[in-house]
Parts: sequence; structure tokens; C-alpha cells
Amino acid sequence: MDSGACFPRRARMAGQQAFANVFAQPAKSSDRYFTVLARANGLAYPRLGLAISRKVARSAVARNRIKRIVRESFRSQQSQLGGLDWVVMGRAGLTAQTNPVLFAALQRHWQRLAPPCAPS
RNA sequence: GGAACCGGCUGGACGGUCGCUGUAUCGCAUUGCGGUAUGGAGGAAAGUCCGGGCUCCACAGGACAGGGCGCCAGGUAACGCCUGGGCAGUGCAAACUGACGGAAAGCGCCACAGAAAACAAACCGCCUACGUUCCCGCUUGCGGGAGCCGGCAAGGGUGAAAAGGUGCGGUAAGAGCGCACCGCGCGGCUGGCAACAGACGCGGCACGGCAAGCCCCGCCCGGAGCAAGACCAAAUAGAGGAGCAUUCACGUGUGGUCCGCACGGCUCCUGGGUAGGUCGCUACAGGCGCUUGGCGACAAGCGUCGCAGAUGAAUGGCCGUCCUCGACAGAACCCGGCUUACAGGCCGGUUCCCACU
Repeated sequence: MDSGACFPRRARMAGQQAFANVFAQPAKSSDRYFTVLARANGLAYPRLGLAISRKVARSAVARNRIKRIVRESFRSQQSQLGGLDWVVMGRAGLTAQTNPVLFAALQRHWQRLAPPCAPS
């Protein structure tokens, strides 16, 4: 399962320090739906952190949906994402969009910030 | 068949594929990977409005303060919930609604309008019997008129509310003044566990309303919450043990005041917080079925089932097929309620109307 599409526990960012590290000096990519931050984590695999605030998605159901979409996109693309920590933040209005639109938007963010030397 | 009321259930289905997570088991193995099997959001998971369990603070104690509840009986671990009953109101009805104890313990309030708003009152009005003054007539111990002194509360008008209502009698006019019925109060009686109801007798009728203003009466309530709390690796606070000192004052303690209770200073020894990890963390006032008791809420007995436990936070993505095209909405310690949101569908009971036999 080295280059597979699973999403194990180790691929989640844990702890305040991991987040603070990314927020300190991030590479940034944003559009009207998401702001994506990335920074090298010194590991051989990427990790994902989610920051979908109550302000962006008011109901718990809407928030869960966004998180699932981001995780799913990350899971399918993680072999391209190198040793970086990724923090995905939602922006107002994204809950009105359909799943295909959000998947396409995330796809663009991954490609923009992914290390060019990553194996394809 | 139509209209309506009440109660209960359900909350897209199937297949493929890629994932997440708990448990069991097997394998590999630097306690993490992989295989297999199996479980994985709701009726409201929501609001956090009540009631409990659980945890810590004295296993929670006394007095006051403060708060909650409030027809009666039952159910329950408990409740502000539920069931049954009473009373009142709405509806033809099934049904629904209800801050429903006390106003002859006390205080307070009753705006505007109105004459008068509480141990009542007379603005308009009605009357002139009794007593008395004057005038006129006269049959001179009489009659009429005007007034004074007065009488009355029927009618009008105001108001949320005006001192029982209707009818007959009665009277100068009136009036529970008298009587009948209704209402009200009191008394015992009957029925009911009770709230209460009923008939009977007595009383001519008083005790205006607001307690959702204070208050009185009865019952209940200590506080904080899983970031509770317990444990684990490094430095400071704090903790435990032993010895010495003080037992007055002062200070500290999980909600307010007082009491009570516990702790406090110095020396030595033991040992050692953190959203980092582990536990708490899901098996119970548990679900389902049957029997029995009960009008019912519910209880008892027997049988059977194992039914989410995440923690930067799982229960999903994509594709295909089908239908009546899918609402409100996502567990976070756990239960019992209440309230609020909700597309559609199904079932049962009851009432009214219409038609038919």
C-alpha cells in the first residue's frame, strides 16, 4: 500500500505545533472556495489538516460534507503531494457548490502547490 | 364516499468499486501494518429548558437568604413529564386548551371615563305618602297646585368591574320589602380515596377585582460539571509522610451570609501539572417478544438479542439501475422528558355529513 489511495491516521496533522508550523511560513493558493496552505514537514509522506469554521458552513451536516470532499480528494491525489503538510481552509459560499465543482477546485490547488520534483 | 380529530410507524432502494473507524481472530512483526469476519448517526443526534445517574468538593451538616413547583389521585429513579379524574372555556361532535392553592393574615394597586371604585354613592332621573309653609277652590275634620324638609335607586349615562337576575305582588315613587324560580352563602346528609358533584334545609344576600405586585400556606432544591475526574516521561506551583511550633487572630476552600468542618508556619524525606498519551467511554431505570395485573401511564414474571464510540474528530466518494426523485438535519459521558424543525408515505381508532341496504 505504498502508493495507494488509503488515508491512514498518520496522514492527519495532529497537535497545535503542526498547524502553527504551517501557518508560520506557508506556500499559498486560493480561489473563491478554498485557501490552501502548504509547507514541507520533513517526512516522506503528506499530511492534511482541515480548518472549516462554523462561520463558513453553518450546519454540522454542511461542514461534514466539505471535510469529506477535501479528505477524499487528498486521498486520491496524495501520491503527488510529497512531504508537505497541507491545511485547507474553507471560504464563504462554498457550501452552495456541487461536489464535482469542489473536486475540480481542489485538484487545481494540489497541482499548483505540489513539489515539481514529485514522481508522477 | 366526503370532511375532520386523535394515536402510532417510516424517513429512498439495490449492485459494483475505492476509502475511514470499533471489536474479534489470524499472520508478519523495531506495538504498528496486512488478511478475514462483523458492527458503525437521529426521530429529533438540535435547543440546552427541566429531572436523574456518574465524578469531585466534608459520601453535603445547621440557620437564614435565594430559587422552583402549585385542582385531585396515581405512575416513575426523578421531574416542571406521563396517565386517569374534577372544574372552567371552545367546538354540532370526536376532541382540544388551562401559572387551576389562599383575597373574612396583612400591605399595596384598581388608569381613562364616571356622581360614585370599597367598611360606598346620587349627575340626569322618579316621587311628594309623612311633617310643614304659602296660594286657590270648597261640601270647611275636604280637594288641588307650588315649595321646603325629605324619600328612592326602577330607568339613563360611564366603565373591565357599579351592591344578585327574571317574573308577579307591593308602593307616593321604589326597594329581597314579600313570594316563585335561578344564582350565592351556610349547615349537615348522600356518592366518591380525593378534587368535586347531587338532592335537602336554612339565610334575603353578605365576603368587588388583581396573588402573572408584595405576601401567606404546602412540597422540593448544597455547588460545579467528562475541559467532571483518575493515571503516565523532564524544570517551577501544588500533593503525601515524620518531627517541631500554633491552637487566639487572620487568611484560604466551587455559588450568597453566619455557624460548623478542613487546611495553613519551619525542617527533612517521599514524590511530581499541562488540549501530548492512556483511562473515564459505553451493558443498561437497555431493546424486542409473550404472559399476568391495571380503564390507563405502568409494573411483575419468563424468554431472547448484543445494538456507534470518533478525538484536527470515522459512518463517506465515484459509477450504474429503479421509483412516487428523497424534508429537517450529524452522536461527543449516559439516560428520562419537554420544546422547536421536517418532503413524502403507511397503519389503527373515533366523530360528523351524504348515499345505499
